[in-house]
Amino acid sequence: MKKGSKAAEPDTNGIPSETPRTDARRSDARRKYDPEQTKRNILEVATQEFSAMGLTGARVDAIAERTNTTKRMLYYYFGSKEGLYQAVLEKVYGDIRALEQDLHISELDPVEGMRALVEFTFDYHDRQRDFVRLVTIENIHGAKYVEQVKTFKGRNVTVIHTIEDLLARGIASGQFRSDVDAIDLHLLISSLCFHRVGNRHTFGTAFGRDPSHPRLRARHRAMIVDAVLRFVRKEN
Amino acid sequence: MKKGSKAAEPDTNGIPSETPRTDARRSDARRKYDPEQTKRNILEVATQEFSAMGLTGARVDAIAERTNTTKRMLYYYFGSKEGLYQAVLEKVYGDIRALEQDLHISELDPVEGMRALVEFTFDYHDRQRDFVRLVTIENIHGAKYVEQVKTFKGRNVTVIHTIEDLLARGIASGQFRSDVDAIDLHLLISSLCFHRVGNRHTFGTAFGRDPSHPRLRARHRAMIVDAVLRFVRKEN
Amino acid sequence: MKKGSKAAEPDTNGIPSETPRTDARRSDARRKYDPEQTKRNILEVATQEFSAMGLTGARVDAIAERTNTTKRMLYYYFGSKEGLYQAVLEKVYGDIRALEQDLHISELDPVEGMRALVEFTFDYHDRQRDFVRLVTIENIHGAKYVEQVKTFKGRNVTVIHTIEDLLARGIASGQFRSDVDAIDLHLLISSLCFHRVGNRHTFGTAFGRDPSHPRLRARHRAMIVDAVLRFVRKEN
Amino acid sequence: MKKGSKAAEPDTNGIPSETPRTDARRSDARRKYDPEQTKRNILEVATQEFSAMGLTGARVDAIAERTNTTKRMLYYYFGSKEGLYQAVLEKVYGDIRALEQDLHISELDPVEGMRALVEFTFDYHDRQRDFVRLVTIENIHGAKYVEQVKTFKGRNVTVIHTIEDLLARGIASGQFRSDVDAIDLHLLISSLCFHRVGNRHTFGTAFGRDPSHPRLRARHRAMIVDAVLRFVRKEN
DNA sequence: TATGAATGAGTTTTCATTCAT
DNA sequence: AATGAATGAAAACTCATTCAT
Repeated sequence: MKKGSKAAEPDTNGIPSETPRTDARRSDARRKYDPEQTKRNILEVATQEFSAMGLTGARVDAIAERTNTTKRMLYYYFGSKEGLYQAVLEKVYGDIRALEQDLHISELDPVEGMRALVEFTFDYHDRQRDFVRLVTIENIHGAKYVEQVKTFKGRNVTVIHTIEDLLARGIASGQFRSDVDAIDLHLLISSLCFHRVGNRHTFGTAFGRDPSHPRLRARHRAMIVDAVLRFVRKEN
Repeated sequence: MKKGSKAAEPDTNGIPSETPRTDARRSDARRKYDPEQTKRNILEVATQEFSAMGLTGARVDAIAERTNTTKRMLYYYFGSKEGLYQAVLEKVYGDIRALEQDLHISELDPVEGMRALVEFTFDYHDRQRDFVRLVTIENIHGAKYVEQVKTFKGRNVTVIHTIEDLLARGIASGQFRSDVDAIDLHLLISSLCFHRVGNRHTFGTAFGRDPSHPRLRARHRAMIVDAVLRFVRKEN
Repeated sequence: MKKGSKAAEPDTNGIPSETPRTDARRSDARRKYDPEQTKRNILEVATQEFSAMGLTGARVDAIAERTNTTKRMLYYYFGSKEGLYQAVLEKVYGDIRALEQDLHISELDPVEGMRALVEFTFDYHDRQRDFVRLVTIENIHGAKYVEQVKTFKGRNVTVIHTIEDLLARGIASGQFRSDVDAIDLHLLISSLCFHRVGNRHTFGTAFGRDPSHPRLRARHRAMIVDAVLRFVRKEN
Repeated sequence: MKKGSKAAEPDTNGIPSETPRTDARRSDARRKYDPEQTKRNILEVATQEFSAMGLTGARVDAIAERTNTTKRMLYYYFGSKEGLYQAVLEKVYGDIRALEQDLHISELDPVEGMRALVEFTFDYHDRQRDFVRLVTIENIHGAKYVEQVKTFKGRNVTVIHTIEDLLARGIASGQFRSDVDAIDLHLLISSLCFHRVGNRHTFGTAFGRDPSHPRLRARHRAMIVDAVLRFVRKEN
């Protein structure tokens, strides 16, 4: 057995990362064997380990140790280290989806909507370091695991639609310039929000500034919103 | 997985390793004992392997195999896998320094200088993928190796000085706004230039666009210059 | 590399290596190449390293590093690690010989002679830790190297002769009992003098007493002399 | 040198390893999964290898080879070569403890008790060569491993108590002199019993006498008892 | 469903020794 | 006589994975 992709079960789509005690089977609190709980526990630990150490750097033993179960269960449920890694990717991308629903950007004025989008993107990256690190790690591996994550492409399409809508409405209202490509803009926003999180260690070492310090974070947030708005705004 | 040692280039993407074939063994090309050449050769190969596979993913054997010497020499000169990795970081950061000297930005008009700086930064990241990957890898390891690289901090100071000079002159000439922090601006520029290279795999997977395609590259380049100039320019 | 200089002196305990700086090339102080001096230097360093680390524990590189010459010379003069080890044994046993000549025990009264012998033996072991350790190390290797040391057997014969003479004179004078075997007595004396030096680390750990502390040393010295004299004396 | 793995017993001298064949797998002799048995097996083999070759001289592969399991298990249970070595020390010191309990010296007359103690000590060292060698080896390493063995200090305290009790009773009965320190006496006894075993190879080489020959052993035993009793006895 | 023991195939590192200059 | 570079063989240690219970 190598892949174990059949084992990488349709995971808990829609359950946020913090999944503290989503104790859905509240009927019997003392059940001895709870597969779902076991799996969730493994995934949680694995997310930390993979995002902290990378795919190659992560140790199956280390994950198992911090789990409530044993290494064997890890293989039982996820088939292999790679299978587990993929399940983690799947979970992490699923987590984002849930949050995005709450934005209702389409109801906002284009400029305000753009601001809201950037701020959301900023906040999301700022908080979800595991996500940022896992994307980084994926890129080191040529994105070959994320390709198999079903929720991946869908999510990105959604974002582009949101941006396209914003741009269209902004152009229509005369607030935005008309020569901006939605995907390029998404890349621009992502760049600004991603880099300061993903590369905060080298940044910190280079300049003696920790980008996650509250004061710096606030300033960066404002700067990025500012930069994006200046970029899309129609000059008069 | 069973990567084996043959691989090591999941990310070269057609473009050959940028490491210049520093063919400095001027005098006699076939000298058997040439420590400098030996070290250079090891470093060259190691740069590729580490940037392609990460620190943990890289295999000492794989490096040695593609070298003109044996694994033993690797330890003879660099002490350990980590020592070699660090030497690679040192070299890579050193390489940038050299290039930066040729810019003479201080002689240009602020706007043109800023444009030149951004274009240089863009081109550098676009070409030096090994550098980008190694920075990414360093961040996965919390920047703990780069911290020990002496040339590291110095280099960054230089960039900041350049930016400060540009900003000061731009403010003086009334072209730039006066509320921009040099380090923040550097972060902004870096973000834009770094992200599309470092995360091009997930980007490609998500949107079916390869950011390193010539046409896209040119557009990104123009966009980034545009974004930065809009950001620093004084609104009138 | 990496090993560096931390090694090879876990046991010097403040007392400097006893190897006398036999600086015998007094003829020409500035000769560039002085084989004898080089050899002596290597031997000195090797004595420390071997006695500190054992035959297997000693590192050829470590010896070479602390030498004025290079590793190559070590092989040039001594052929191999084992050859060097044997040369060290030879030197150390040679050193003893010289000292023993000064005792003139045969001129002393039997009891005083015995006391002098024991005290000499005690002092010698107490000071010549390298010697004690090397004997210990030899025993771990089944004494197979010392067997080839020419000076070895000779030295022991001398000691036995001394003891036989003492015993004979003591018996004749009615001071010593007549049923003591010289070799056995030598073993007894050696045991008492050797053990507290050779095993002082475990002793120190076990009882929190360092047997090389001056006060303890003096008491041990007296005790051992006492024990030996009580053992050989004729009871009346 | 090239010792390889076949050797590992240059010092057994005819006498089989004293490690008792603790055949404790009572119930089922062929159980495949028996961690205790596995550990015991590894420890047994390791004791021989370490005592025969020293810590640095011992080869993990050599140990594994003579084991019923693989090298991997050795690391599974003992973590490292040093960890295994330490476990061996622990076991060996533990073994002594057990035996010492059977003596009941406190029930004997002081002189007889002293004789019994010396004879026990003699016999123990004479038989437990592995123990003697391991102590020797520990001293080469500055006792730094035994320091971490919990059972170590305790054991020594017990011996001292026994001796103190003997001395006190002997003084009270007028049989022993009153100026003997218990720890010093222990050192004296140990010296006599340890040296002829630990250094028997150099002794044999020097004098052509093997101290472990039955006849010589008996004579040594008597001599040592005699020497100790003469030392502690009150002169009248 | 769950578990601790077991493992083979790597992977890094070390070491005594020799070579070219 | 002297040197620094080079090396093959072996040694310690690690890892993802599977087995027996």
